[in-house]
Amino acid sequence: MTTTARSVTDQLSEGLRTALAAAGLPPLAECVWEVPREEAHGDYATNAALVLARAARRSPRQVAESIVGHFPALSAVGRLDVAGPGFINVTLAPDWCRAALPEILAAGAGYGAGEDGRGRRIRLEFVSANPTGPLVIVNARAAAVGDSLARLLRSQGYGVTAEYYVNDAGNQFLALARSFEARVRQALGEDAALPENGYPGEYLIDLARDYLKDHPQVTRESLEVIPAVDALRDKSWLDELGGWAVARIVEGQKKVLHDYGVDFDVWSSEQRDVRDRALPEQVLRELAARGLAYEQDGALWFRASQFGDEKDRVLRKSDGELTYFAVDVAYHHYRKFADAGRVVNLLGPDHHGYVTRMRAAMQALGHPADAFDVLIIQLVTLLREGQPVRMSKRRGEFVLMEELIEEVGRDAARFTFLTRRHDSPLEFDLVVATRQSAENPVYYVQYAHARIASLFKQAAAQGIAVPDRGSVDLAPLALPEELSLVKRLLQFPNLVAGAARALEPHRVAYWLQELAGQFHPYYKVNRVLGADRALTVARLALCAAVGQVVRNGLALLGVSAPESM
RNA sequence: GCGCCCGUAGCUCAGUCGGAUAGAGCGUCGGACUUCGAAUCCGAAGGUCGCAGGUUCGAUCCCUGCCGGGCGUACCA
Repeated sequence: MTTTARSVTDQLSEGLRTALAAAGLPPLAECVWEVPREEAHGDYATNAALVLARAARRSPRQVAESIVGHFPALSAVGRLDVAGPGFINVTLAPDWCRAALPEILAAGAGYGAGEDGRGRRIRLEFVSANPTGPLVIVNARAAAVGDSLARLLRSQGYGVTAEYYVNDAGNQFLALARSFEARVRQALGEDAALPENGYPGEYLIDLARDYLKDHPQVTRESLEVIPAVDALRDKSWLDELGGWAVARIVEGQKKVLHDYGVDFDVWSSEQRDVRDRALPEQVLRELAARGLAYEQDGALWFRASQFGDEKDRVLRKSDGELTYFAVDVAYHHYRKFADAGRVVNLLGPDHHGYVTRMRAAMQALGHPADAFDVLIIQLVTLLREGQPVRMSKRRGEFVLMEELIEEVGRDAARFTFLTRRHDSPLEFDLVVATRQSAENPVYYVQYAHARIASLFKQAAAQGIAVPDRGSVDLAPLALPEELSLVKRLLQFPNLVAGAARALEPHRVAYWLQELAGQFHPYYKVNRVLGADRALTVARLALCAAVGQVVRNGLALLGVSAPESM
């Protein structure tokens, strides 16, 4: 891994600690280095003096002067200034910055990787839509965020299990099975009505036709022996029907996600992986053994209120059925935490009331509070020309994820979702996104990459060989824009590490726009392939590094980096 | 009623752990292609950071109240 590039702030922090000790100032719990908004304020700034002023009983500026006076000489540091109320501004040494360029090129696809997660495992569940129909827009958002998170975390050394959990049991499954049965009967010419709370989507009609094609033995006559009343009929009939429908629907979901660039490590099943293994019963006993479950009104309750929830929660209903909560607790405890020390779930906003009780249960079972995280993926409001598109699974009206991919494209869709915080609701205008596709931010970033790729083709065509990166003389990179581009590239590892730590992939998307926004004007004004061979080679090295970082950043978002567009 | 999230430019959204003169894209207006890709670039206009207090060297950020929007508040999943 690179030595200079990765550790700019590490080096500065070390220098700061040394300076504090030498100046007889109290140590800092944490050294904070931020990139100032104003370029005139240097490349990195710390508020250390402002923080320490009170304890030191001196003015912030005096403290800052003292720190600067004792700051060790570092090759990375060009200048130290005390500014404003007592900030210490660091300007990096140009030679040191330029020297980082070959290191970025040498690191290649690994530039931006980190070690934060080394030896740690994370179980990351996302999308997990009910297997009652095709995926829709909000699932595309969750898929973009979840998949990017997985990539980010892996880049920092975490072992990530990306999981899709299929709720193929319980009430929704029954509703689907009954709806499907009605569609099958209709396909056979029966006058069967959809059940109440059924799923009216047209996809079940098509699916019913397919089912009959695969099962010629199922006829109107063969169904006559099956009673219409649930209680009287063999449960296995509905299980068989529902199971078949779920398998087909899940298959379809898997395909759409794959086309979107999202592939899961694990497709788990509520029925197969939890219920069939009797894990819920086991966790009920476990909770009872810990004195955290009790019977009341014929139901079994979990003492959630002992762990910060506002009330106790039902695990087993008085009719003997398990709640969804009980099944989920069992699954998290016995399966997810067996695989990883940390569990992160991406859920819809309708589940935010669920988070507290789930965390309560995890704590009750001995998992640390911070080992369990839920990210709420907010809703997507879909518009066409500013008009809301009604989406209702109930009524069978919605815009499908595959329609979104078809209409705006996979890269544009993913990038758009990743330029918003995941917990902020977003409006997505299909028409506008399509019409403005050429001005979409994703193309701005991709274009930078394509331009650089094209530049190297051009260079090759002119017979300009790019010399070995170790031997490139970078001194010709003397323009302020060039130095400032290199400095931005140096921010990348810190940025990626921060985005991974905060579970916020949108930071990467924004940063890439800023990088492209710095590259395009530079490239427009300054010619790379020119008469001055030394300058040409140095600039080629710079462009190669920019291209590499754009590629690495887009890879973290799951967005392609095209050679041409 | 109680709890959580959200109110930032005309629109869609960033703003890191409380930092310096609050940003970007789109849209609007005005410019730039004989040269490595104009999916680009240069410039302009655009703000009571919902409102009112508080905390402190400093608040878009933290605290309290209010206004406005969304969601939750099941022996549903």
